[in-house]
Amino acid sequence: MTQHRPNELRRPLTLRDVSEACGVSEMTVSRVLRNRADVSPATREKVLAAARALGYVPNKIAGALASQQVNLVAVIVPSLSNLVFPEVLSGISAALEETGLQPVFGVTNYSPDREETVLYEMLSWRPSGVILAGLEHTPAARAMLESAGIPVVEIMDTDGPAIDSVVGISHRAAGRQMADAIVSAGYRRIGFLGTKMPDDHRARKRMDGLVEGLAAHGLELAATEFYSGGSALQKGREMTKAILTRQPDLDFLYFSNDMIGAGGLLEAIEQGLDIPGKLGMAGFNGLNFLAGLPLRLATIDACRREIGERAAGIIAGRGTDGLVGGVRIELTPRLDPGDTIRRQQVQAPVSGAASS
Amino acid sequence: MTQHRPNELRRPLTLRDVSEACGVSEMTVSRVLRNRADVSPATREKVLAAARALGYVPNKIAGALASQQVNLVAVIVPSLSNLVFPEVLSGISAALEETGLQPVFGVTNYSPDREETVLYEMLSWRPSGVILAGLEHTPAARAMLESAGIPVVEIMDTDGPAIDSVVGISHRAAGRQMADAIVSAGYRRIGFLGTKMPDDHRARKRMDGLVEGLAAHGLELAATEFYSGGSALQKGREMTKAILTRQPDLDFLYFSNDMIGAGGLLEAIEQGLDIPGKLGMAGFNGLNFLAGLPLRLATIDACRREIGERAAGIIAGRGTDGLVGGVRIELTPRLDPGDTIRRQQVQAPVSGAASS
DNA sequence: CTGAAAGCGCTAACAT
DNA sequence: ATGTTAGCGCTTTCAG
Repeated sequence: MTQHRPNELRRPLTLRDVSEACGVSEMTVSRVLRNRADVSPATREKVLAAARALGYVPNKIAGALASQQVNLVAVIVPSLSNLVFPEVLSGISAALEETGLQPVFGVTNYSPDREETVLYEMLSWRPSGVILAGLEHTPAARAMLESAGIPVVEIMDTDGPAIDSVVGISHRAAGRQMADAIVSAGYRRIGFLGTKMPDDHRARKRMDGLVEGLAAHGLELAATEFYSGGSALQKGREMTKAILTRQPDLDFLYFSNDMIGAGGLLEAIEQGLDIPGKLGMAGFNGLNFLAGLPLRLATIDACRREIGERAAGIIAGRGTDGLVGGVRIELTPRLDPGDTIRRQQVQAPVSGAASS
Repeated sequence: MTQHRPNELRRPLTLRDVSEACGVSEMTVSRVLRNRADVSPATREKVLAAARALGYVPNKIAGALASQQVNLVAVIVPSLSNLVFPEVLSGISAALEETGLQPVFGVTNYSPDREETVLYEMLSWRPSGVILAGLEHTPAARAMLESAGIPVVEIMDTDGPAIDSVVGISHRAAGRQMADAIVSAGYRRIGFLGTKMPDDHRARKRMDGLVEGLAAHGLELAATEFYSGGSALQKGREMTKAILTRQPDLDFLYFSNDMIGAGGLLEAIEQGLDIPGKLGMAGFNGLNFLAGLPLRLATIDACRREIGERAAGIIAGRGTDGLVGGVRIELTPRLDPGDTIRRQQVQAPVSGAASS
């Protein structure tokens, strides 16, 4: 019905086109399109009608350059296959929904250099804020973040100094907390199964915390088993088989994430082991989609979604109240013993003589 | 050591700053920073040194406006919690890595209106291309895509007309393929368990295909069970329990995704059912991280990563060879019978008479 | 309430 | 190999 010309002239429409189409100055058209209040209802309607009819989409590049304002928030995570980060991203998305800010995601594959590159790329779009995982960055990345002049939120991990704001949990403390739970349930010969990735700092900190926590009780790890490659049930099975073959006397297996933990759990069940009686098990993350396994794996909730929400909240808040100093939010993860850590306190002494 | 002024003047650095710092014209600095060949090694070094020392990050907003070129590819997916999309995104990321193009992700939560909003927002940054999931869009979104003048790739689904290019599989055909496999293995009383989400068109098409395929053999679904909410093992268990209670004579359960399928499998195993003898089961997606379950669930691979790679390839290719017409790539999903569809042909007739 | 002028930071297109 | 000029499409600022 409308007299669309074939639009052969593949030139994107400009404000000027709309202006000409409705006989209102570019300036006023711009005002209408930005929802500014000081325009008469009559012209507003005229302009909106014209814009809609033409199918005009504003050019934010030009807008951003002129106004020096960009409604983008750069979000940089190590991986999307990890299952943890998609949840964080959802939290960020949700929290930003009503703020006019838009998240833009980048992925580093756990490579610090790649992180630096992605960060550079993103900063060159002059976002309103940056959210990135972890506290470990290359010196160059750190420098860029410090001099960017925008709010920076480091997420997931609070074990270390932050550039600006942080939202996360202490993975070290989570490891210690698990150690306490393990020991006070009476387990003594503990094996650790985890990733070999040198750049997964949080997994490493969890292991460090576990080792520390055990040390506080006069214990040390009885065995470790590392792997590389994506976390999957199958990996967990294989590792569990391997570690139990090497050291059949282990009475607890701590997995650095729930996915391999679940695999281990299935393996142990299949082997007919007495869980949690003779063998306790635990993972990390609180991956709720695993509910439904024959036994509920003990785990520590990493507060993923909340971390995303809070981080986004900090960025969104900054706009209003000017430059507040960095905020530090350390969430307290909840340990859920599930069905794989025995509840009854075992009173046996820790070392030397009779261990359980 | 270096004499950094406190940088109180929180003004982002410009090309001009670099230019003044090294005594080379802005234009030449710009050339160096864009790696253009026509600059003498001497000046190149001078410029790079100055830029590094200052910590200059180019302003792509200005650059894009001037050059009318944006190295961004808009990628719009329904969800990140689905596990399917992160893999697609990884494929896109990987394929774009060496092209100078950068993916930018948006999430719609399966809402067509939200898709329209996100699309508008992204198009306003004038990306070099758009990749989005599915063939179903609001009329306004469709109009925007048609008039954007950039390559558009609709992914995941090939069952319907495309705006420009498509890369995906036919979910309808996948459903039919599964129906054939089920019937020729001799199963006759088939139940479907799936999502209730009205906007998950691909799940719906799989069910349609299944129904069609069964009809071709003179069969129809003996029972259905729907749910809403995220896919999780637990859901699969509950649904399985429910459908088998209502209709204990079912001999096959088809789940609309592997996650609920895995839950169902665990439930069935626990109930001590004879799988695949008395009860066959299948899911959809080829989620390889589920390998490690007691039995391998039959499934159809959705080619997620390849879809991402091919889609990105189309966008990246366009730059070079100008405006080719839309490409259509329909991948052929592989059906893996796993351990939950019996292999031996059962020769029993389909229905009353002999219809196959 | 509306319009005109200037310029955001960079790069294309031309000089030199 | 380097510099100069103009302008990308919008918004800020200041006049009406």
